[in-house]
Amino acid sequence: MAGFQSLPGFREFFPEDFSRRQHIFRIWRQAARAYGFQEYDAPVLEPLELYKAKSGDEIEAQLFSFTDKGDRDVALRPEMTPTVCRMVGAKAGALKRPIKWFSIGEFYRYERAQKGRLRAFNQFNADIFGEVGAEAEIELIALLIQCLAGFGLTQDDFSIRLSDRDLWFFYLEALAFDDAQARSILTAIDRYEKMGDEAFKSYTEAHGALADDKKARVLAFLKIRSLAELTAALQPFASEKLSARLADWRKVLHGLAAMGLSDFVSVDLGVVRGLAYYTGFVFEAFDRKGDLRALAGGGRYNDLVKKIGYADLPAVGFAIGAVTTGLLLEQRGLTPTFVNAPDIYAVIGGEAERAAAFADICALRAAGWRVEYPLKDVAFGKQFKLASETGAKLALIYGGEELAKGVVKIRDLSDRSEREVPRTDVFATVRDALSGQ
RNA sequence: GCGGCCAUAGCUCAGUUGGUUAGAGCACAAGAUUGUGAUUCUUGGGGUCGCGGGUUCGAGUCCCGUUGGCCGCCCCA
Repeated sequence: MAGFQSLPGFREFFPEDFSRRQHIFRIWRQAARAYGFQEYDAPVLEPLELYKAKSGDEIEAQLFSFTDKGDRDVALRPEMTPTVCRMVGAKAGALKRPIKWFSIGEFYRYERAQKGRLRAFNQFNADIFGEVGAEAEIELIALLIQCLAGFGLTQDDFSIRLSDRDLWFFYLEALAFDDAQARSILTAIDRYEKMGDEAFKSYTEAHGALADDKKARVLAFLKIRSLAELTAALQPFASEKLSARLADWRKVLHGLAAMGLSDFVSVDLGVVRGLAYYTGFVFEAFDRKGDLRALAGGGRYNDLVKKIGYADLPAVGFAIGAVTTGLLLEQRGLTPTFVNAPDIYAVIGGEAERAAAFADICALRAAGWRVEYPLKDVAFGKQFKLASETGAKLALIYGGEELAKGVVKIRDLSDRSEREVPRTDVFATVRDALSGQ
């Protein structure tokens, strides 16, 4: 096994893998455009500070970071959100609101690879800036659903779990947790589904024992699975702010219901998202069978643009990963078959015929048809075999006999019928034969 | 950063208690077949058995290390 290997966790995309990835990108792009989002792109390498400022030092361990030749501390981007905040922030005054942007890019993290996670991975990101209202959540959650349903996935395959960090903070404050304690509780909630009671360990280590009655109320809130339960749980704390928040909830759920998307969405207060920058609604897309990690995640982050030094611009966004999406599609048999067929295969008799064939081949290609021919002289019989193997629809036969008569023989490779047409008619005949399909 | 399993041809794998020149199927290429696609047959290319060291008369096989892969933990954007 001589030579070089790719770096750990980095994937190579051979043509077949690449076409699968392209299929995923195509569906995402199609969905984003249908929803009126504009595509953008940005640098892959960013100043390390951009991420430290946002997420704190502990995130640095996960970053693919290093010092460049100019002594700058840099990091390969682990996510798009800080970058897009900077871009939007820099031109906030000139951009028409709401700002609806999306991108598809490669991201990096420095850690051991495992199922559904690599050091380099592709993500779709969509964000709406400049809209404080829950209408933005409706728009984004609907887009997220389309980004998955576009592959043929249904409500039996995935669901969106909707939660609310704002209500969590409200509730925890009402239970007399201070801000640091509340954040620690949210961390525990994020892990609770996986770890059970063990999840509260870091809380008790930092803030002392958690009283049984408080813990019970936290767990009760975590298990809320409907708007009715949520409303009931918050009943004792009625306030103007709370009723406005619950009105937002109704707006989101009713809006998605009106789009016919209710079956894709469930209320689930057990979701809080790990990232500290989320401020309101948060949501995740999950495989219904539950054996894959989250397909997508997002939420509202109203403070982030300001935090990195720009205007006070509300925002909500999400990201979908290509790796997990690809795994799910494969499990459900929704991976498209790899096709690599030309439209036309030119069978060429020899060097003399090659010149005539080249003229037609080049003209057909210029018109957009995909045309192939043997680069070197190959026996006729072999060429027909090759033509068939490529999956081409038509074979154009440039033999000595045909050219002597001023014609080209056109063979339909699917039904094996043949006819001769004058060379001047080749283009029109091919066009008619192929456009009918 | 930590732990478990694994590594033989492009792919899937076989390889006996350590013993001659490491094999098969698939794939790829050439020919049988100098103007018509199947099937079949023949032939061929392709391996420092992941890499390094050790034990041994002798290592694909046993031991140590290392790199890489898969899976899990941590973390999750």
